[in-house]
Amino acid sequence: MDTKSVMIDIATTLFKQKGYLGVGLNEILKACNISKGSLYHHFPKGKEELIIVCLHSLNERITWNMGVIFQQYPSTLVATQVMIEKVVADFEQKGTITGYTISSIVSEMGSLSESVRSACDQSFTKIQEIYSEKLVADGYSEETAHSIALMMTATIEGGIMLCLTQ
Amino acid sequence: MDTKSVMIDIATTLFKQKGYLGVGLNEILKACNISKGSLYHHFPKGKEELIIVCLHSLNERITWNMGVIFQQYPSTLVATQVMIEKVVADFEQKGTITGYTISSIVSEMGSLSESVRSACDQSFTKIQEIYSEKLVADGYSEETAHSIALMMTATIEGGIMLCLTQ
DNA sequence: GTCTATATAAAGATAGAC
DNA sequence: GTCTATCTTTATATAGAC
Repeated sequence: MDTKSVMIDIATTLFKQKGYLGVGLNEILKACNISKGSLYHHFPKGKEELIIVCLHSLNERITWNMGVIFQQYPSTLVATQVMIEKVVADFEQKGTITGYTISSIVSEMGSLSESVRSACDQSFTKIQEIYSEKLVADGYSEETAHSIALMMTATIEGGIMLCLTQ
Repeated sequence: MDTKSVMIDIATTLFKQKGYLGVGLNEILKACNISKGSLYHHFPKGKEELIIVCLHSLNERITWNMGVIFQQYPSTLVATQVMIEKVVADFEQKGTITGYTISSIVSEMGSLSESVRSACDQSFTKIQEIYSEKLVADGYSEETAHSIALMMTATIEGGIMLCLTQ
């Protein structure tokens, strides 16, 4: 794997663990075993550019993971249960929630840069679309599906936050 | 109002808007119009001591606000609706969610100091207790009430996070 | 593309006068 | 109890050699 991809991978993990402000560039550099010059070569705009790339890559992974599950299982209920089981299994194995949420990154976002906020917003929207489509396939109306999807996203993200606090 | 109380009030608002790491001491000092020496006189251990005091004070306010509503209205459903209306009204008026949640502060907490994490944890526990008691009064069993209360907390905190992201 | 060395700004914290 | 001045550390970012 090339340097850039490694950096994105490791930085994403760190951002998820500690949030955007909670991780310093030096920490990322050390974890990747690369130098400052190299980072700024790949991400000329620095930390903000890096996290946006991380968020996009994470976004794709989440969408893909959830897509696989929601295609594979018959109903929204079952698919969601499977997903939550995977989140728990992931957490027990790796100590982080890796592939299904961005909530740990989002928290300081009210005041952060517009582009970061926007990247997070896109993620939530995509997640809701996945729920929503499956709910429509389950037989719910578009409108009801949309409401339930919003509710599910809120509950799951909020639940993850509670877990991380306890 | 004495200096210390003013500081707690203003700092709490700022922490809620930007999170723990998102607010610098200088910013708090400027907003309060006091000096660094004064802050360290009241909070010798600095920023961490300050936020813990803020969290405790906020905790009391949340508990009190919710307690009033949940005592006044007949069922959990109605009380919750009233509470959410108040959150919305608060937000439209002041641009911040002031008296009903700490979620905007909690986010970076996986890695932060143990005492801060613990203070947040206490807050969530109290909120759940308020829901739980009312649900028992509604006629639910202790166990069911506990589950619903957890679910409600997750949904509402997660929902607030989604709102702040959008 | 990667490195070292450096610049620069901001953070949290302390000392001591008043 | 409040102030100013200073210290120390850390942060992000840049310059230029290899």
